This record gives sequence, C-alpha cells and structure tokens, in this order.
Amino acid sequence: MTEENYWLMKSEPDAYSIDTLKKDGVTLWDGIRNYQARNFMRNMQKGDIIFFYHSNCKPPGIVGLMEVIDLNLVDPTQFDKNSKYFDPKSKPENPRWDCVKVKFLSKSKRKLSLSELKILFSEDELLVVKKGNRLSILPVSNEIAKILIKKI
DNA sequence: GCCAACGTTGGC
DNA sequence: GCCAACGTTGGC
Repeated sequence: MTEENYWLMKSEPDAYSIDTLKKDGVTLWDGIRNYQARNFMRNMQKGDIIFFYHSNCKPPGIVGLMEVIDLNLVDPTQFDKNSKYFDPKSKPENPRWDCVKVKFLSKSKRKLSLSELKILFSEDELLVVKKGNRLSILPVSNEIAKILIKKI
C-alpha cells in the first residue's frame, strides 16, 4: 500500500472558502503564480490529502480537508484576458502554469488557528507557522499530518 | 495600515 | 551575473 502524501493549501476565504468548496464538491485549484508552489503541485499524486487553510482572515487557520483527484491540468486562467491571473508571457503551445483538481472531504468542526498551530509545532515541523512564509502551497510531513487530522 | 520576507524585473 | 527597485503575501 502506498502511503498518502500531505499538503497544505491556502486560500483567502473572501476569494474561495471551505464552504464554497463544500458546495462545489470539486474545484480546479488555479491561479497559482509562484514557481515553488507550482512545483509542489507537480509533486502531488492522486489521493493525496490537503489541509485547507484560510489566510488573510481573523484568525487564519486550518478549516478542512480535501483530496487530490486529478493532476497536471493546464491552468485555464493564464490565457483568459479577463482573469486577474492572465499571463501574457504564457503560450498555449507551452503553458507555464498548471493546477490540480481537488475534492471536498470534510470541514473542521472547529478552526485550528495559526496561534494554536504555533503552540503545537515548531517552524521546522510545520512550514505554515514559519514567520514570513508566503507560499500558498506547502508540504506537510506524514507524522505531523496524522497529529493534525486528529485535531480537526 | 504596517512591515517582514521573500519573488520578480530590468538596467547595467 | 549583480543588485536596486518594486510587487506580493499575509500576519499582526
């Protein structure tokens, strides 16, 4: 049996929230315009579990779980001139940005806030608690993920 | 609103 | 290739 990998993905609830995902069921995680975050997405596998994190809100924190169901999809927003994610340098014959498709799994009974995460984990254990970390997609170790899942 | 911590851009 | 200027993210 292959073990799942775990990730954390951030979204501002005003832009896309856990409740919207719950309603949609599945969604394309598009609009990623950071190479490091994109490369993490490229390392995902079907069945990987993702912690959904609400950023830029009070308080920020983990609000639910989702699952990767499709990989290496071209991000359509890069070619959409009306999108804020339009990238004039990206060509359809050689797309620069891709994304994954995710499925809603569960919403936390209670938000696991960043301040709580800081108490539970060090910067080395969980990257989202690292000061100044701006990446919107981060890996989570299996060990830490199992602890987190019990708490949400 | 402030600012730390980056990433990106462009002149040279 | 260097680096200054600028832009973005996101906590506080």
